Amino acid sequence: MSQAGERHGQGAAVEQPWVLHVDLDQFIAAVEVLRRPELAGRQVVVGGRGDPTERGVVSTASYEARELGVGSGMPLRVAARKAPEAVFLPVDHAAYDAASAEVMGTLRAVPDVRVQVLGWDEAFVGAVTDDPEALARRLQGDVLERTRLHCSVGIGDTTVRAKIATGFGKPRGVFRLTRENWLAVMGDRPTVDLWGVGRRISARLEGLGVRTVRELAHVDPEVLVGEFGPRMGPWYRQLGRGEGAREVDDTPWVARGHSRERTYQQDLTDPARIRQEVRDLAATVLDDVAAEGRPVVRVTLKVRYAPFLTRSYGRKIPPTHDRAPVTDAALALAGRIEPDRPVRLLGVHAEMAMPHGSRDGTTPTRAAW
DNA sequence: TCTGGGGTCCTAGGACCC
DNA sequence: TCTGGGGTCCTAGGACCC
Repeated sequence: MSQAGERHGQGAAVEQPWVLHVDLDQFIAAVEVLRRPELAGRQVVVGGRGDPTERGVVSTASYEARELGVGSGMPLRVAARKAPEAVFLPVDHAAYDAASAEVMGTLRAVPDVRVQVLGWDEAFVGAVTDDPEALARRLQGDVLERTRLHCSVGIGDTTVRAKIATGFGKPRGVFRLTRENWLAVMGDRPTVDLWGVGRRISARLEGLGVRTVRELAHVDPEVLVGEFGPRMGPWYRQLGRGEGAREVDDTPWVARGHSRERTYQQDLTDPARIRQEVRDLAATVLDDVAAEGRPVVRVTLKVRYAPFLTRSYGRKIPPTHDRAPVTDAALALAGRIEPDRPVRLLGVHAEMAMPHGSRDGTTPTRAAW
């Protein structure tokens, strides 16, 4: 039996560290179906306020709706055209927060694992085991039993490979992706299939003659540095090879900042109204910030002018725990909004000082995903 | 296709200083 | 005086993810 055969076969399994990536299947839609069983098997689209005639996009579509071409990020109006029979529901953050907390609690209850939460519906689970598939099935079983939600699990020797493996396991499956089968599975695929490579980067890569994952894995690093800079260049090459963190980082998350933004159903033109909206957004952001107990050091105002031109205006401020300087800064920035230009979206972002000893951007944190 | 909201991180360029 | 080079800080924008 070959070396790879031994590793993937029945025998000769040894204990070693593994990264498992747990990803809930159609999480948001599934949560909605759980509390409205009559929706099971139907086309369900969750997004915005649930009104497909409004400005808004799809958060999640059930598999039934996906078959008609409805997908995340699609404008609700377009989704309604593709799936006229679908049930449209508003996004209910509180419900997903609660379901997510149950899922993550279930994962953390498994002995001898580390859990790194990546979002509402996914997490890395790190463990030392001689049978990662068995652990994956156990995680799936525990989550299903406790939450009635199905998930898929990717198994990898790095976080990057585990994350990408999950897609091959969906729905409700398990898939293993390691150094041994990485290029066999991913080599001929386009770079956009990689986690962290989107439309824009894959287009720029194509401009360099790099179309597939295999080509990215073997491209001259200097070429990538020239195109993407000293950090991102090497990072993309690593991605092409499936390399990345081998450990799950379960240190508690520390938010860098908080923001609130809102797209208006009708563009704003009244300066007084705009100022009031900025005030309101700043107030909500400050509520989130207050819960952290850290000072605000920078305030940014985001403005999307009609039809869709986005600008941001920011300023550093002396570190403060008070609300007034933050609100004042936001209002001062609002003074830079171009008059007589209809405003489609406003957003306020507050950046906080990082606690001493925490990551400050000098470490390549992307590699730790 | 008429394009949300909440995040993170990186890069480029200008200002300023020595 | 027609003109350097490096470092740091700040700002705006871009890209990506869920």
